[in-house]
Amino acid sequence: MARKFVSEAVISRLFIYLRELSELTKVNINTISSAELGERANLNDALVRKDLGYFGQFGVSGSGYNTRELRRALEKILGKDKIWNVAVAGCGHLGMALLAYPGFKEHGLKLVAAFDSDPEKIGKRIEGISVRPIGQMSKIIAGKDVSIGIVAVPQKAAQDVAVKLVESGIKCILNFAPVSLDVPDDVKVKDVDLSRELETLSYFLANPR
Amino acid sequence: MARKFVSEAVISRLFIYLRELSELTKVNINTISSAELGERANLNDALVRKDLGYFGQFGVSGSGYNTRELRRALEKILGKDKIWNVAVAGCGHLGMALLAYPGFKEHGLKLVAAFDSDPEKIGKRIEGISVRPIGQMSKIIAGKDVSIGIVAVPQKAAQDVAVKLVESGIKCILNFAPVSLDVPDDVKVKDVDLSRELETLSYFLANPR
DNA sequence: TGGTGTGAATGCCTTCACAGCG
DNA sequence: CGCTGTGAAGGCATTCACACCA
Repeated sequence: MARKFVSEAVISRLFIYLRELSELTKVNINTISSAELGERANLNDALVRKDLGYFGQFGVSGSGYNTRELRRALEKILGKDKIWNVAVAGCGHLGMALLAYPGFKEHGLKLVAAFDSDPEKIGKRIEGISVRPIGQMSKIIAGKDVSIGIVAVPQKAAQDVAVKLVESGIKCILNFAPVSLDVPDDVKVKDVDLSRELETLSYFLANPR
Repeated sequence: MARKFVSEAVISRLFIYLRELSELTKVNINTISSAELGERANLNDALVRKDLGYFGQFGVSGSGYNTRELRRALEKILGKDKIWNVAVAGCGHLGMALLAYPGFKEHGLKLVAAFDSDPEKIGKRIEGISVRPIGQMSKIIAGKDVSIGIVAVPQKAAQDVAVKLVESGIKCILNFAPVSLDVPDDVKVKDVDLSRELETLSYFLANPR
């Protein structure tokens, strides 16, 4: 599995394949060709083979891929065979929405801590997790083996919170604040910029067709 | 302004330029070169010129771009000189977070209607807007000149809601449900797939570096 | 001279096409 | 024979490089 650089686009397609494979194994289909898998995912068959090729040789000439084997392999590659602990910084409307989001559990993520700076909110229980002061974040996180930090605080506070998350040893941040966070190279930040999405929409309205 | 196909990447960079230009005009800087603008945006100078070139010739050889003029031009191109009405379908945690999101106003978007199927929620007022039954959506939207519909309902209900939005004449949908909506070609759908983002994160955890 | 506008070069990603294997 | 794995071709976006303009 000596592998070269794999682009993010490839990874996100692997998740699509995995979703299809899960369905296939559910209905006891044991084998699938790249062409069929591609059709289900709306992707070119060669692309399917190339994507999988980055991680190994899973196919059998003349028959295709074993759905169960490939599914297991992808789950491993994609980290779906583990559960990752998550902490949320910021319990405003967005933070609350995230805490209540059922998708976390479905994707192998477990919310274990929530933080806010507002004394009004501290101590409250949300979805079984009690809100703690953001100043104690590092200490609390350190004892809980947290892998992912979510930044759901206002823009101004975002960089400070990011620094604290990094100090706590977190290597993976999902950032909802519309700023590009300045973090060390070994920390992966994934931005979800709602502003940008909204803005792009207004372009399409102003320039129909 | 006879223009060829402009990719979404270009559009999203135009918004970055616009942001910078707004700051520049605020501090009374009247002229900027593509190199300086590029530096502020972390982009190559030639790329800045190419992007602008899709929409006209705004620059002056030897001196650069007039910040005020360029800002006005971009605002027009990007639809920022207008206000667009928005309706939200689904008033769960996510819908509520959206209703409370200050970024809407900042981006020239105005929330004018909210819908839910839960009788418990109907009639409640959220951020000055009262929640209406989702069955009446078409009728209510029709009278309000709504340009953007936001889908913030569970996956299962998403396609139905999308159909209703389209029936109401909406041409622009921001979709938070993890399904690809099936809509006519003249309707623009922008997907925000939180599941995908979360999944990608778990890949980075499973494959550090 | 300083900086635009743009054809040519580069680089990345996707698709084509086919040798080779079961 | 069907289908994989992969080198080669194609397409698209970015960067380079420079003719031309104020």
